[in-house]
Amino acid sequence: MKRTKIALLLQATAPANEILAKGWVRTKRDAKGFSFIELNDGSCLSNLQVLANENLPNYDEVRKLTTGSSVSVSGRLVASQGSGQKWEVQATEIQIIGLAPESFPLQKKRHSDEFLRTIAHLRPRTNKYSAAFRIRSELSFAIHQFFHERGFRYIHTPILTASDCEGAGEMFRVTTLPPSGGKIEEDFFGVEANLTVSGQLEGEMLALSLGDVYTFGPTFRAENSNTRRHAAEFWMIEPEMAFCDLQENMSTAEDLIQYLARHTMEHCAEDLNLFAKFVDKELMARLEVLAKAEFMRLPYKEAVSILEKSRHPFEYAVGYGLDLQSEHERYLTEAHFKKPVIVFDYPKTIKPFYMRLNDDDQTVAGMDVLVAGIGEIIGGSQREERYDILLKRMEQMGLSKEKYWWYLESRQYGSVPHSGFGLGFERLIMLVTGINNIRDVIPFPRTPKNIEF
RNA sequence: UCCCCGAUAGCUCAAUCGGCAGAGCGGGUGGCUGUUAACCACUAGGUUACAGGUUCAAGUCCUGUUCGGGGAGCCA
Repeated sequence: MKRTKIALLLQATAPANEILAKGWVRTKRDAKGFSFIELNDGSCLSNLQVLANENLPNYDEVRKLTTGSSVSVSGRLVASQGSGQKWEVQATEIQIIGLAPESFPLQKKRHSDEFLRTIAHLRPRTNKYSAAFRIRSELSFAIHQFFHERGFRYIHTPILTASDCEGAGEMFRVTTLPPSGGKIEEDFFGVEANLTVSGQLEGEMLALSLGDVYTFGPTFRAENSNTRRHAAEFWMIEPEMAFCDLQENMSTAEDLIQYLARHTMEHCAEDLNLFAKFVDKELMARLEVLAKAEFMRLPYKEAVSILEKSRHPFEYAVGYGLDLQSEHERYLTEAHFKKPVIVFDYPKTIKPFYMRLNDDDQTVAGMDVLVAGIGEIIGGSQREERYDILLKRMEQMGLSKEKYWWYLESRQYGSVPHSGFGLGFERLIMLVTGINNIRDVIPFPRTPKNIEF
């Protein structure tokens, strides 16, 4: 007999005489002559209540079942007499697949996130983490759906690379040389190679041929960042669009985030409800704002002006030409506008070489999308498509034009205005679940000094 | 990397002025005809992160180390 997933069983519209369910025991409650087993198979948040009666041939064994054990249950799906659930299974046979000893660390009580991180191999068996990872899966799908509906092509840019996307942070070296060292000429590629910090430069090449493209893949940053918003390995969505200016770029970013917020509310209601109840009381209100409210767009100059006029006692100075600090971003999105804010047209001195120079010769067409609680969730720009200006900017910033020859060449053969951005996938999941630490939205997080699992 | 805070039973925490190491949950045993973080009784469980120091006496005070958390920077 084929097993039915618990998500499906719980949606039943009529009783069933014979069903087969398999899963892990979340908890067991014993009474005289029978036991209740809460069975979970990860297909949904809810457990299936299994009634095990003493007339089961192996009831003695069933009675000894522990939290975490895996079982196979055959029986009848019937309306539950109890009040907590619509359906339950009256077991006719229970096979114990794997008995968990009493050392199984997950208990039927709340554990701290810090403790669960030390057992990352088992934490997906908890309600909160299984819900987070189901939402992660659903959002991955929704991202592909969003772009597919709009005629974007999904492309794969290299993980191993010799170029560094200027300004994107420290890189992990990739080498086959022994730890004791050796000559770079003898290394696998014969030149210094690294893990990618962004697929943008390669993505631009595909946009300048396929039109609208996006990548969705892992990204690596060797920054020694110890914060709840940074990981050394994370997933990033990077659309790149030909014949697209900064305003259209911002619209795509806004559409994408709103689409994903709505998709989560529509398709992950049960899991979302757990976060709204236990993790972040304001989650649903925030998602409503996110899904509906038009994002506030304002030039960097105006953002600075608002901050200067606010008379808010900031710890760091506010002024034209200075980068916005976390506290400034938080003020704009959490206190002043109370919705997502897109800041654009930054001074060229604080942004990388590839951002398009504006007519004022002082600012570049870059933009950051800022959201409450997380800060920067998207960073993007219209790219500099004019060969002479791009070359000049690279020279000013001390970049080798030999190394970027292919990037420059794309501006010599039919160059067109184009734009793109990077969306941090883990930060997105933090945004829609209310989980406040990036280590808890990716199954096996990599952060400084943490790569055990 | 910098600043602040923390580490006590398997987990979550308590321990007053430096004076006998505690509770709940979880585990084990027994009980209970429908439970819902079930309930009731009994029970086992400790190198107080590690290494030094001060003291008659250190979980508690001091120094160092390790690990963890929050904030900052870098960014997504």
